[in-house]
Amino acid sequence: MLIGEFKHRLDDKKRISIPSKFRSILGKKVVITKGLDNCLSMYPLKDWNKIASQLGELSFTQSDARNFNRFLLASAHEVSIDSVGRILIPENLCSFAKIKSKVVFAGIYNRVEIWDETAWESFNEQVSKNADSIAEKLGQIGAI
Amino acid sequence: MLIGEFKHRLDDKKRISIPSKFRSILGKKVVITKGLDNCLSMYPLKDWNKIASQLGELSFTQSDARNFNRFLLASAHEVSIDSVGRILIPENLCSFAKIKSKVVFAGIYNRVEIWDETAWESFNEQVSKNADSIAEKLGQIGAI
DNA sequence: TAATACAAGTGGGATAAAGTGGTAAATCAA
DNA sequence: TTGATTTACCACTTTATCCCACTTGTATTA
Repeated sequence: MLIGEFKHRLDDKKRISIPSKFRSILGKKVVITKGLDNCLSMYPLKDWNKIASQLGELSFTQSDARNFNRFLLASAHEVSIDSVGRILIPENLCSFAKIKSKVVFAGIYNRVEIWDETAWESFNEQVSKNADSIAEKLGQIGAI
Repeated sequence: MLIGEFKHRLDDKKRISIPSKFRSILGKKVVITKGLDNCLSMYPLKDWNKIASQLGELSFTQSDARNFNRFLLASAHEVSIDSVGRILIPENLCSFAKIKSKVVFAGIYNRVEIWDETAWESFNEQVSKNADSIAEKLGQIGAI
């Protein structure tokens, strides 16, 4: 299971080390794509294939489905992890997530989220403030 | 699987490089045709026949189906990829998609969409605004 | 407690591949 | 046959990939 929070630094060549604890789970090839709230999501290749085949079956003639696929599939990149455990973050994803130098990896069960550090911190701050009301809502639906 | 977003430049002779990651999947010959939302669609030649027959089976009213098939099938061109991985974009398709110089290739599962850069960007902007509804659908198929 | 060893993270340079532009040859039409 | 247009080939530039070395942090042992 992918859990934990790790901070790494992006170098000039847009390379970044994958936290070593994630490497054995992720395998040699991963897929990165746009996530919600301006972060990036990273999946092991075999998990991604399952998601993508579901997306690929959505109707081509419906505009919602088309746009949905464009958002997720076109922005997805298959990247391989190099000999020292790094990946290259594609340019368009880097700018989408507003990633500068310091980056946060957050393991979330079956995927890893990649955040710009400042975005991560301000997002966390927001969530902390609303933690009580979020907990209440979760309780209402029987989640916790 | 065809995924990812790549930016290339059309030269004076209307030639353009296919992203190298797509070449092995596309093969030596591809079919380009008009896509929806003013882009072009490119398919591997071997997949095209299947797609064309699916289009023929669309359950529209008769005249709508005729017009849709005229739109997609009549404008289809078979083009071959040259020794350095380039294709020639036919003139009528080039003007249909309002392609000037900078071009975006978007891999979308079983096809590649070809967009003029500015059109792609303004379209993407629109889609990003609807991120919430996209998120809901993602939840439905268990992607996040 | 200090020294050493190992593992993880970071940075830079060399090599290979991809992208782009141009010229020569071939084909077609007038 | 000549001119124009298309196709194939060649060469240069830029970008990406791979490999090696250094630094930092943590853990283990004397």
